Amino acid sequence: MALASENLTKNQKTVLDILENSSEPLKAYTILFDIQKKGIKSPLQVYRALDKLIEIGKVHKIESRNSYVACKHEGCNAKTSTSFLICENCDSVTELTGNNLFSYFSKQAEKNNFNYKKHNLEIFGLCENCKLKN
Amino acid sequence: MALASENLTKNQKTVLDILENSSEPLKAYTILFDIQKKGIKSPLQVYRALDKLIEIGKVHKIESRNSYVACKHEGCNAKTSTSFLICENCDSVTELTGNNLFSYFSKQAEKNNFNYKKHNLEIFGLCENCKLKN
DNA sequence: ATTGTAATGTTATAATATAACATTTTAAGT
DNA sequence: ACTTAAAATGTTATATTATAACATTACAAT
Repeated sequence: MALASENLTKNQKTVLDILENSSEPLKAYTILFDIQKKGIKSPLQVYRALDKLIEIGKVHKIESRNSYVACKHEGCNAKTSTSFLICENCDSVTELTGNNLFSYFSKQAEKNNFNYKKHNLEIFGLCENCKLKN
Repeated sequence: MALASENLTKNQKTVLDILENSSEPLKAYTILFDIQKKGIKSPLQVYRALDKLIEIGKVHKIESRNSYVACKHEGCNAKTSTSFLICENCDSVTELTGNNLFSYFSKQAEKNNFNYKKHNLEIFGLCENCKLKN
């Protein structure tokens, strides 16, 4: 069985490629404008590729910004839960990994008799680079 | 000095009122349709009221759902950072409080040389009621 | 009273995302 | 190889969410 990333279709590869080569998250219509020369003509083609890439964990959505970012972790298992550090100055994004977040949130949820399934965490502030400059 | 909530204008009060009487988060256009009889005719009037209510901490936005929820905590200081438990079955929302989240996230950020400013956390799962039913 | 800030009302439009449907490609079993 | 069912595609239209621009009004602080 091949890796999911090897089974990508043309549109999916095109969208993933532009996300992987971006230093910050991209919006769907930014992606669309950037790849129209590659045969993608409608928003739906972009959204469908994004949906699939999100489903297999190669791309995550930054909800608060309606943006999409390629996952840099090999075999990322954050297909549902995601945790990000988002720089308010340069818009760069770092993904937090590790299961301690999962167990921490499970406990927080339990306190409220809530059954944890998944989460989305967005931490805003200044990244290392921008901290030094400002 | 009066409470911020006592200084609300007519539109702001109208929007806050409908949110406070809802058992789940509402979307901006749902609010608009529900209060057109009260003199609010355009989306912008709703969004402006929401912006102000969010600014003073009476309302929070659920980013992943483009919805808005009234804050139930007196003098809520979550003007910027928010943490929610969101039931995937009934869409009810519970806001997490307490500063332990803040300190926990600060530490997580520090590990990545990131300067924490604020956060948005959305935990999805089943609330107590729905847990029992399913 | 004056005056500056905030809020309002209104029209138009931008930005984000999905519906519907006909067609083509792909992968898996036989 | 052929069949076939699932997935992906292409295309047009439209739904949903949010803001721009600008003229006017309310109102609190000097």
